[in-house]
Amino acid sequence: MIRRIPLGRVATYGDVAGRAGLPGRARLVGKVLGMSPDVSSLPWHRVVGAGGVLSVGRYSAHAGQTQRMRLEREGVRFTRGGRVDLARHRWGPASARGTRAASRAARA
DNA sequence: CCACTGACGAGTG
DNA sequence: GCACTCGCCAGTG
Repeated sequence: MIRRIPLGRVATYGDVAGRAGLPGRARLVGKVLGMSPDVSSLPWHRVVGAGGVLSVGRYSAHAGQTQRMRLEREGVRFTRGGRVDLARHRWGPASARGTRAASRAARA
């Protein structure tokens, strides 16, 4: 599922779990990522915590910087608090910008 | 079996 | 925003 996240878009741990058919198991996603021996083969930086938080810091302070750097390079916007602007970049229904429906969905 | 631990999430004060 | 609590569940000792 993580490999399917488009460039410039992000998904929360919960989103990934849900799309993988395991709703409510966000923790498992993080756990698997942390244990995966070959994480370099997938866009792990596009996976963020609920609300757009970059929770990778706990795993590795260095990884936290790498994640933000890669996301910014893909054109992802951040809020003042250093969180991803999910309204614009979240992978899903609310990610289709420009339409009224999308704006409404983004607010909801 | 029990206790503890997470790259988590939602709710409350 | 911060500090907690509770729910979650596979893995570990």
